[in-house]
Amino acid sequence: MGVRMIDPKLLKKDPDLIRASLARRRMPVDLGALVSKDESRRQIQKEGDELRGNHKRRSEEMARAMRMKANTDTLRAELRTLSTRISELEERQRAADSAFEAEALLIPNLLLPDVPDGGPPEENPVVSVQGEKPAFDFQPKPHWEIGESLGILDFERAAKISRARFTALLGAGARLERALISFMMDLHASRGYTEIWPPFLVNAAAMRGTGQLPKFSEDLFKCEGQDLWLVPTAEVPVTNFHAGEILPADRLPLRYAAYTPCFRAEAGAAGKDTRGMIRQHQFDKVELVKFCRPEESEAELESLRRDAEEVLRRLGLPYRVVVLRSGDTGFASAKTYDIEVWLPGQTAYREISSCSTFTDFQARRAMIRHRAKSGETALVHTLNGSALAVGRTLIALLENGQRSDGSVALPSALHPYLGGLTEISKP
RNA sequence: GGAGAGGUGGCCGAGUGGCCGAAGGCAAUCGCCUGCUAAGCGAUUGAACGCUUAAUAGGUGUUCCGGGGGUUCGAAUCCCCCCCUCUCCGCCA
Repeated sequence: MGVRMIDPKLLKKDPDLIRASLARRRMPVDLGALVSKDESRRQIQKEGDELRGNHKRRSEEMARAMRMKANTDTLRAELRTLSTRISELEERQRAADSAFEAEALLIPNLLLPDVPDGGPPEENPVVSVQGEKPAFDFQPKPHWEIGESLGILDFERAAKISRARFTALLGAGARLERALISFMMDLHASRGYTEIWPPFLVNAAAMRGTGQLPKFSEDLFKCEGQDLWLVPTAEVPVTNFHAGEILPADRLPLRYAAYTPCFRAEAGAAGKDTRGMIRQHQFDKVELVKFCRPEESEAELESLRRDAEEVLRRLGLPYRVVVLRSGDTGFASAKTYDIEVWLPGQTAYREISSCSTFTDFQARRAMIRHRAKSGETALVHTLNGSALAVGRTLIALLENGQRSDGSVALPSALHPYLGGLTEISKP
């Protein structure tokens, strides 16, 4: 009951398919233990079903006997014994179910066949390079130098009131962050996405639904003493928005755009990206989330990626798209494109969006279904992608728009959102 | 936070211990009927898991009346805890 993760039917029928996917992910997991836990769990359920059926039939006899005022002492005693055996068995069943589930929830999603094989030392294949890298007749600076000298980024005071990996934005910087959120949301809303402003704290069931829990709790912030967690991405509240629902097929695909702040503990990132605003405990992000029929999801991933790219195109930022190799693809994802923006201050492409299809993995965990034409219920596919990470977009604008005098030119697409501001210069 | 009311199928709503997966109505689907439509008549229509099966076809079993515990041979119905919704009061942006 309530066992949700990888498809238990697939585990029973074709565990080798799951093994092959795990091997592609470079995850040596022994499925044998899981398979035998599944078997014992099903065996116990079978026994329990038989016992309960027996008890049910004898109870009906009991009811009849009571009506006829017959003597029921023997029957009553028999039923009491049966009842005890059932409770014992149900105790075992609970244990077997949770043993199975605890392990099953740690199995990552199956990869799509076209995900390129390979692991971390290898580069992820570049599938597209777009935009002109700006040419500078001076040495371009990293965003933290630009931002501090313009007085729009303050790392020290942010660390004073919080700790490292927090940044305060000031003046034109704060204005730019706010403008970017509005610009992105307006763009997506005009292109068929429904705006949604979700809660920023969610419960553990929601975190489990999208796959953050139980495996990645150390990456999350939790409210002490409460079943409330700070969202690491809008994916969590928005995907779980339809948890437990059977969506009408004629309304699919559902497309949502949501802005949220994102909170990440960055537990494994000690020493990485310690300068500047690249890796923060808190950042803003606009996220696109889709729910669709299984047969539509691959096409929806492509259009999702295009919708994310559109933001960069309109901002005039150079970028490239990579497809993540099997060993790099996230736990819940079946296939992921990363969009990487060009940062001249660091002479590197850095991730600014990640667009993934989760096939039915999240839908199974969160029980999000639709009614197929044939009439029966079937899991939907879920997808999501950043469009975009706002803080990193701001960084990219600073580094790509910088001029030799230390000022920064802002793209015309943002001008309507900036109240007349077209550049940021020293006060 | 305090007081009260309530949470039953897609929706409304009956049901205070067994004959209840659950009356009745609405909605929907199929059929009949009617120039068309409406009305009318008839039938069908919840989900999960297991077993069976090539099958997510069919068959079959178990479970599910907000969630969890308890009483009882037996719980939608009785008891306890929790969650949620509504109304009033308090507080607050």
